[in-house]
Amino acid sequence: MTITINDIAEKAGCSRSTVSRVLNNKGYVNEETRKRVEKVIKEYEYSPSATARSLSKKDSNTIGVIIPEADNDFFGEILKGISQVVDQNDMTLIFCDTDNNMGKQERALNMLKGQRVKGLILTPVNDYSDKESANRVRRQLDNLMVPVVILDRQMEYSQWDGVFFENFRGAYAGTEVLIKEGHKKIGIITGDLNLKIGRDRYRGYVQAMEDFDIPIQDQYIFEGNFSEEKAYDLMKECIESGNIPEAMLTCNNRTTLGFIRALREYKLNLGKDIAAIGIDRIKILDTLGYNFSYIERDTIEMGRTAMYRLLERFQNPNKNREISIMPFNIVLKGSEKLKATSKANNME
Amino acid sequence: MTITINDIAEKAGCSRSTVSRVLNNKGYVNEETRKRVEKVIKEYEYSPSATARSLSKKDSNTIGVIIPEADNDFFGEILKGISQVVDQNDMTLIFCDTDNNMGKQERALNMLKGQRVKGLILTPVNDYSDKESANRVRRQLDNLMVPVVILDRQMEYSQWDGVFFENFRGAYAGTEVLIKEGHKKIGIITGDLNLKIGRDRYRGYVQAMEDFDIPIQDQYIFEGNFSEEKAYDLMKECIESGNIPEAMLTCNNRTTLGFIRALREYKLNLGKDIAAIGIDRIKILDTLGYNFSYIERDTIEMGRTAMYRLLERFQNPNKNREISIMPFNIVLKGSEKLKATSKANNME
DNA sequence: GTGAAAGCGCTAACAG
DNA sequence: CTGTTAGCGCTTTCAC
Repeated sequence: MTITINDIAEKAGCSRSTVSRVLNNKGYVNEETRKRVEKVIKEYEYSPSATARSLSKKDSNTIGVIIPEADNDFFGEILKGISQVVDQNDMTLIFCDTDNNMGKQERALNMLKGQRVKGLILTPVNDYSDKESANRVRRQLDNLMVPVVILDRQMEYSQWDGVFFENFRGAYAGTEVLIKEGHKKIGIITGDLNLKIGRDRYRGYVQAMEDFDIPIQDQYIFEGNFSEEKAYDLMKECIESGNIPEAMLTCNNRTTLGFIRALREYKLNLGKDIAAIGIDRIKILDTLGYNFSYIERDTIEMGRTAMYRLLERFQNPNKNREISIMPFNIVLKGSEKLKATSKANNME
Repeated sequence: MTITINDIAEKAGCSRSTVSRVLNNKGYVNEETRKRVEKVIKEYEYSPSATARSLSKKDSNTIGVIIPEADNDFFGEILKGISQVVDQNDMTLIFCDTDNNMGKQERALNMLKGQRVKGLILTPVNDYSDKESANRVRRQLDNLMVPVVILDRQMEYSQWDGVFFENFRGAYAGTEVLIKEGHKKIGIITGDLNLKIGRDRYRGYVQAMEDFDIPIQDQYIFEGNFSEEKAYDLMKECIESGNIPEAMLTCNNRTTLGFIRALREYKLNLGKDIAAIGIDRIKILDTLGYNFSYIERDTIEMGRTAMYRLLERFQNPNKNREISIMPFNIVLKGSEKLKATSKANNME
């Protein structure tokens, strides 16, 4: 049905080896025959089967990408970045969304193994219900026998290249901003402390507080899990207790949203009733002109970087393990002096 | 290097046909041999090459997805929906982001042809710089020789199945809400009128106005292009002119954002100084408790539906062309009586 | 310069 | 029930 290399060879009056040569621009081939073959190829709109080609070359040109939630701005941008570089390098991207579900992640890995991908970019799920599964994932990755780049969420005890955010320093910097603004009662809504990324951010906060000799008050440590819902519940509780901190650090975009939702529900004014700084940019807040200060990273670039790491690894399989740490940027939406974290907000 | 079906056959002391039979659970195979083979497979963590399998079966189990912007909530959710169904059906998803660029789209189509995908879900780019390209795309799609489902952005003169939004009726309904609220001076920031989707929404507005005998005033027709920037510019201009309508219909999520940004910049209060309703939900506005009324669709379901259409087409290649129109839902954030579109907003 | 032949890993008749 | 054989569409020696 579909047209094959043999068809082209026949029409062009040569062998398929010759067609293959012009296709791959490799080996000697007479200028005239080349023209002839090329003409036939164009005429029939022939496009060689990547499948057959991979099989024959034992090399696939395909990379797998596993992310936990495509419907999250953050990962949408990551995906865009990866996709750009994949495209530039004439590769193919197989996409999997795990929904943060360990079972789906295992299936995805299995599928990608079957597809014989050439490399993998993975943001592991954060499902810790099953103690065994972390090891099982590690084994699956080994079993893949191809380079892997871990993205955003650190996997412990792994030998893979990785691209991460400066979690510790980012959180430290955010906390420092609040401190320098003169606050003492500084709280934090943490991420999931089962995740290294969550712990690192928390440690950044702790370290900053210690470095500036500000006592940490347990009542202002709110242990969240990176979800909006949890952050909302925690903040609500905090507000109802009547004992709210002067300032708050929120540990990711979802957390920030839950935090703001609670404030709004209780008619508290961000920047007046409570100061705050968050990790992650929330583009729409800027668009709306809502003054919320944050620690941002270039997410699309993060995706690109992951892909670059993979390409380098293809080039040089034996090079040392490489961890890329994406820099952060402090965006203050406060007073002119950049001292206040968030000036009073009036939506409308 | 990687382990093949032959290795398994050898270890299990049988022929590769037998292994193939147990792999595919097809044909007769002795219970004992089956056990033996399965054991070896598990032991070596063997996973058959999808590549070789496709080549042999002349059938790929892979579908291609081309979307214009992964870093847009809307398409993130679409992708999630598609991915869910792909996963449920043990298929593989090849992802391409065109950046709304015609050249990239052509390359993507080419690549997918080479990959011999079994089907394609496409949201065409909206780049109209080149008159020829629309035809070229149509030819490329034909040339693919596999089922295609067009998603969200209608392609004219195409024979493919499609999944779209009720553009006309959605816009009509939104306009109707504004009319029934008692407004006469009702404006619209349209989408790109080069796109059918843009024209349909505009027509919905016009029709509603006519049906209710409200004169349409040219000064209140703002021709946008679905981008936030353009909507912002238009609204800004409108405000500066000093002649703003009583109510406004904004034709997609980006447009709504530009519109709101302009209002905020000029300290106009949505719901008080101007009423409005938009097309597309903007999740974060709800999260933040910002009262903006809108016409919504279930985006994840839209993605799923596209995939269902494809699966049905695989089942029955000759069935009639099918267009799925996703229903809409009116979400009013106004008075208790659901009359007002947006009550006065105070962000904080 | 070019073709013949072998092989990539798997499936699918077809014998036995 | 199982093995043999012949491909699937392409690349890659290796002669000529």
